[in-house]
Amino acid sequence: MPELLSRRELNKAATRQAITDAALTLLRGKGPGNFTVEDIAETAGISRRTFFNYFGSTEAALASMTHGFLDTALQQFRQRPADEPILESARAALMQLADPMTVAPLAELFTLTHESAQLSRSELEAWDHCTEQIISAARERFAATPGAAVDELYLRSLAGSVISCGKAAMDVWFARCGADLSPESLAILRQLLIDAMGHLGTGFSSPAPTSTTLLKERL
Amino acid sequence: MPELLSRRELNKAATRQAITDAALTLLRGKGPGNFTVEDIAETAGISRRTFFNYFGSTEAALASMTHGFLDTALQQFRQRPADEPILESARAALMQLADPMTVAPLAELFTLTHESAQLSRSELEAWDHCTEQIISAARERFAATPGAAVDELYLRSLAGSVISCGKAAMDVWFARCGADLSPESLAILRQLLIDAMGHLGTGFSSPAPTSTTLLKERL
DNA sequence: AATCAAGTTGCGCGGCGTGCAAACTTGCAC
DNA sequence: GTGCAAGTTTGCACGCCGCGCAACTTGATT
Repeated sequence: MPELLSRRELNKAATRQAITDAALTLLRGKGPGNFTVEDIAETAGISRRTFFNYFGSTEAALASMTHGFLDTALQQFRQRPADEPILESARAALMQLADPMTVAPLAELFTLTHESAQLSRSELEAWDHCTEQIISAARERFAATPGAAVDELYLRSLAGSVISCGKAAMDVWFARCGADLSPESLAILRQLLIDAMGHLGTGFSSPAPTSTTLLKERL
Repeated sequence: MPELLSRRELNKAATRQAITDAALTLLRGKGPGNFTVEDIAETAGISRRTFFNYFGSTEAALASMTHGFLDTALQQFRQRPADEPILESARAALMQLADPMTVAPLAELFTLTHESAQLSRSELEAWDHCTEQIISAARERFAATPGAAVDELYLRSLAGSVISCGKAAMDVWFARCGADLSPESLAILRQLLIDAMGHLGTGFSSPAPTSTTLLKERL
C-alpha cells in the first residue's frame, strides 16, 4: 500500500512539528529570551545540531507558524476570480484570518511575541514576505489580462497598503481584545478588517470612527 | 567660552560617527557578512567592547543611518500645519527624501543592504519604527482638534499605508535607476512618490500606468 | 591638585551558527 | 534477506556574538 508521503517525509514533518511545538512550549513557560536552542532541541528530543538542520534560529522556528498562517490567506487570494477587483480579493482573503481555527494558534504567538524586540523582528519579516508574495500573485493576475504593461508602482503600493491595513486591523484588535477568541471578539476582528479595507478603498477620505465602534457598542 | 557641546559629548559623537563610517567602509569593501565587529572596531580605532557600548550589532550601526534619514522626514511631517490633510502632509514630508543631500548616503546603503537578508531585516525594522512615530505624530495632531475620539484603526491603517507607499516608490525607483543620483533620477523618485500617494488618495481605483511612465519616456 | 563621574578597555563566559566526518536510517534492487 | 546508495542525525570543533565585571583613563568641577 503506497502511502502518499514516504517514511522519510513523514519523519521530517514530525521532527519539524516537534521543534515548533517545543519552541512554543518554552516560549510560554519561560518567556522570550529565557531559553536556548539547546533547550528547544532537548524538549523536542533531538540534538542541537539537528535543530539547525531545520531552522537557522529560534525566531525562525517560531516564525514558521506565522508563515503558515499567512500562506493560508495567500492561497485564498490566489483562488479568487481573476476579474474581481484586487481590493475585494484581498478583503476576502483577509477574512480567512478571522476564522477561529486559523487564528487561534497565532493569537497566542502574537501575545508572547510582542514582549520581545527580537521576536517582533521576525514577525515583520513574515509580513514582508507575505507582501512580496501578494505582489507576485497580483502581477500574475495582471499579466493574464490583455493590457500587457503592469504598473510596478501600483502593484507594490497596493500590496504594501493591503498588508499594512491587515496588520493595523490585527494590532487594533489585539490591543482591544487581547487573546480573546470568543465569537464576539472575532466579529470585531472581521469588522476591523472590513473597515481597514474600506478606508483604503476610499483613499482615507473620512477619519470619522466607523462601524467598528458601533459594533463594539452594540455588544 | 562655554561651548554648546561639552568635550565628552563631542567625543561620543565623533566615536559614533567613526563607527558608522567604519562599518560603511567595510560594507563597501568586503560586502555584507564578510567582516566582523572586531574589524569595525579596529577600523574605527576603538576596542571591540566599546563598539558594543554604542551599538548592539553590526546591523544596528548601519541602520542608524537609515534612522537618521527617516527621522528627517518625520521632522518635516511634524512641522506641517495641523489643519492640512494628513495625506498631503505625508506627501510633502516624503518629498524631502528626494533631496540629493538627504538621499545620497542612503541610496548606497540601499544597494549594499539589499544583498543581505540579515541587513534587509534591520531596514524593515527602521521603516516600522518610522511607522510607529508617524502614528504618534498623527495621533497628537488629531488629539489637538475638538473631536476627541481618535480612530486608532484609521490612524494605523493610514500610517502603515503611507509608509508602504513610500517604500514601494523607493523600491521601484531603485529597481529602475540603481544607485543613480542624477537630477533626472531624483525627478523620477519624486514623481514616483507623488504617484504612490496619488494611488493611495484615490483608493487605488485606476491600475493604469501614471505620469511616471510618461515622465520616464520623456527623459 | 584633588576628586568624582563618565567613558574605555581587557577578560571571561555562555550562547549562536556552521563545516565536517562518522554514524545511522530509509528506499530500492536483486 | 542482503547489500548498497542516498538521505538524516549526531558529535565535535571553531569563530563570532553580546554582555557583565572590574580595572583603568579621561573630562569636568571645585
